[in-house]
Amino acid sequence: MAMDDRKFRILQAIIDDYILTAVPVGSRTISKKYDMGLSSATIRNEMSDLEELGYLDQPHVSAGRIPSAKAYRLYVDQLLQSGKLRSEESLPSYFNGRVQKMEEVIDRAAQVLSSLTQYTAVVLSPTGPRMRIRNIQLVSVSPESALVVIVTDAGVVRDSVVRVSRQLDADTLYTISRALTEALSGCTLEEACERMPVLMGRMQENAAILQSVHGYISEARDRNPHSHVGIGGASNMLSWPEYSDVEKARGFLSLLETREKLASIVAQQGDVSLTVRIGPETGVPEMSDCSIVTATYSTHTGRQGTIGVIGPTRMHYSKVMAILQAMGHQLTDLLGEPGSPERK
Amino acid sequence: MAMDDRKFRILQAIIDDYILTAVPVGSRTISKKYDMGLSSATIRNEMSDLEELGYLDQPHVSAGRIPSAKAYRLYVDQLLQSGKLRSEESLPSYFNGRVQKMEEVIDRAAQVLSSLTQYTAVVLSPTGPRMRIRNIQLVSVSPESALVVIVTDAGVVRDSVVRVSRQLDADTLYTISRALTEALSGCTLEEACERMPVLMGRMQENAAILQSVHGYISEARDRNPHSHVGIGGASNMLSWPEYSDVEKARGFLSLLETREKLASIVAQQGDVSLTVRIGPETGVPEMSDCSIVTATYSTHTGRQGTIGVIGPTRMHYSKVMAILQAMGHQLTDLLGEPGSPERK
DNA sequence: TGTTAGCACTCGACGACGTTGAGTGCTAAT
DNA sequence: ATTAGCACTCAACGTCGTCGAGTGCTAACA
Repeated sequence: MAMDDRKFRILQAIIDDYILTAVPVGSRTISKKYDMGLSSATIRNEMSDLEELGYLDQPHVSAGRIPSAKAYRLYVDQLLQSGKLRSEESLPSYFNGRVQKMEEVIDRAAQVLSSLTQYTAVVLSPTGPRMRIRNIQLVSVSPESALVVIVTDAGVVRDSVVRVSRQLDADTLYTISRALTEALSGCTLEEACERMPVLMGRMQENAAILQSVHGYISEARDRNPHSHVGIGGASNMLSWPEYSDVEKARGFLSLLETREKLASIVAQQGDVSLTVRIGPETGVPEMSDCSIVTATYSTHTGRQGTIGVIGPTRMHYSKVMAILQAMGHQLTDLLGEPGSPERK
Repeated sequence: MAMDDRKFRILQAIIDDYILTAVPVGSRTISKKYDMGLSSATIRNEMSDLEELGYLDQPHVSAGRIPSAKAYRLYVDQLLQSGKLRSEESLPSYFNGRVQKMEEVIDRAAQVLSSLTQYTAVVLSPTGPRMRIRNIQLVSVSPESALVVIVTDAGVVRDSVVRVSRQLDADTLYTISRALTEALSGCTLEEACERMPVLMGRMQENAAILQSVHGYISEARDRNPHSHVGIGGASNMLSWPEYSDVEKARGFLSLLETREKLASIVAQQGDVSLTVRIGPETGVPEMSDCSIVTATYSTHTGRQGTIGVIGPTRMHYSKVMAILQAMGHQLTDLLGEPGSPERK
């Protein structure tokens, strides 16, 4: 027995209905609501076959059937192939013209995504190998303290206060800044770390402060690559019938709180522009009944970021996929050309 | 009929028990568990009086009693006066020696607070009038774009990419940066906004880019004063029996998501170092069965921040208050003297 | 006068039980 | 190959009686 076209159509109807209602769907529902010209008995036989093939599960003997992860996978693959997504549900622009701070863009994107989809959205800041130092500034803040600002082509990666000895006045700090910038501009963070000892030897009178700067650079280098993780619509998950049980919801919510872990889960592997991971495919046991849909966007410096939506496996895939794709493009347009959000 | 000492002791016992169990407490419980040398009948009479006085509520005729907001208020005021908190539950230091980025400190503080209290913690970044510009930098990122970095004594308030015309090479940008810094250093953001037009007149050849800078400064000025809001333990709230009803939890959670609103609710009014707002006192209808306990910390620039814990009115006040106070001090120690977290 | 024992009463929580209805699998007829 | 029919299963739901924690009231007591 194999998967024929009719079985597939029935499966599709079951999935559609289940996505809509979250209630196990029975043979009568299919034969009536989706007029396939078949009686419930026939559907019943087919459903029995589909169950044997692993596409359907039955919570109880006398309940309807529920699509399995395998069924969703088939469904999504079909969606991806059929090219229906190309319709590109054109979104209005959600970013007011002005260029904003990266973090604000990310938070806003997460917020928009969650409100469009009614699921939980996660947006990861762009990451990539090409982060090079542009400028290092020591700024006097008070007689005894200064601010270290390390700027890369991806923005400010570090700003921290250090204590300085009194003889370092504004001018001296400025001189040091210039020397640092000159020596390190264009370096990656790794290279900068390696060169620092040389610099420290050359400017021994300021070794203390260079030491601090060195520390900050190496910290920035070691830091989790996703400097910012935007989350939107965490509360949406409590509306899913799947999480009417508070204990389950708790597990999910606390996962959202550990942002590094979350980022590593959501982070896109491979370079596909649209990825769907269903249930067990997420690789996270706690999320075996969730799906993650992700898309990518890229910035003018060639770095890539990820936007994602997390929902129950019973997710409105086609809608979510279309929205993510559109949003990915919108972000790429926004960040791709600095200062000109409305391109073309 | 007035509040006498015995009534107060009974009330205290009821509150203690209710905080612990979240179950309406009856007269027998008090007379047995808390040996007051009184029979349940006597307690019953007293409880009836306490109810009449408005300190107790009765969910059902045949259930025990629950402390009212008024009761908690009395309880907390007594705690505050009795000076028991002075014991100062000395916390271990939760911040590893190194000076960290302000945002990291805030997030970590929220995380620590929530895990110590098992409630939800909110930490607001310091705010205050004394934010003065220290430095403005234009950093070349690519031939066509530059990064604007605005530094104040409170750290970087803005870093955004702007598009520049090609003739603005690194040196020119540098010259502009110097001029800007010279002209605006020491100004508040308001003052800077006012002076910009003059500068633009003086440097007409670079009016475009100055225009952008002007925009960013005024944006930073208008921005919500709490640039960063750290939240910890949001998932903890799902463990409170009060929120076993998912719908209620949803309301709370979505409140946590709108950080500006949250900040304005938590933000401390007045200059008391420890504040407790109980139920209706929070001023937020959605939080009529929550309490907010806040403390303050301050930085070396004299700016004040707020740390807070949100929990059910049935909160373990004494513990939470002691922890907040200790954490407030720890943060002040950490941020009070730049570069020397371990002072004394 | 304050305290306590006793008692009738209330009412939510809980388990037992029967009913209902959606859904299934199987069989026999078309 | 499809479908009508039928027996069967089982979660959901409402009803009902029991249980027990808790109350208020009264009368006795120190």
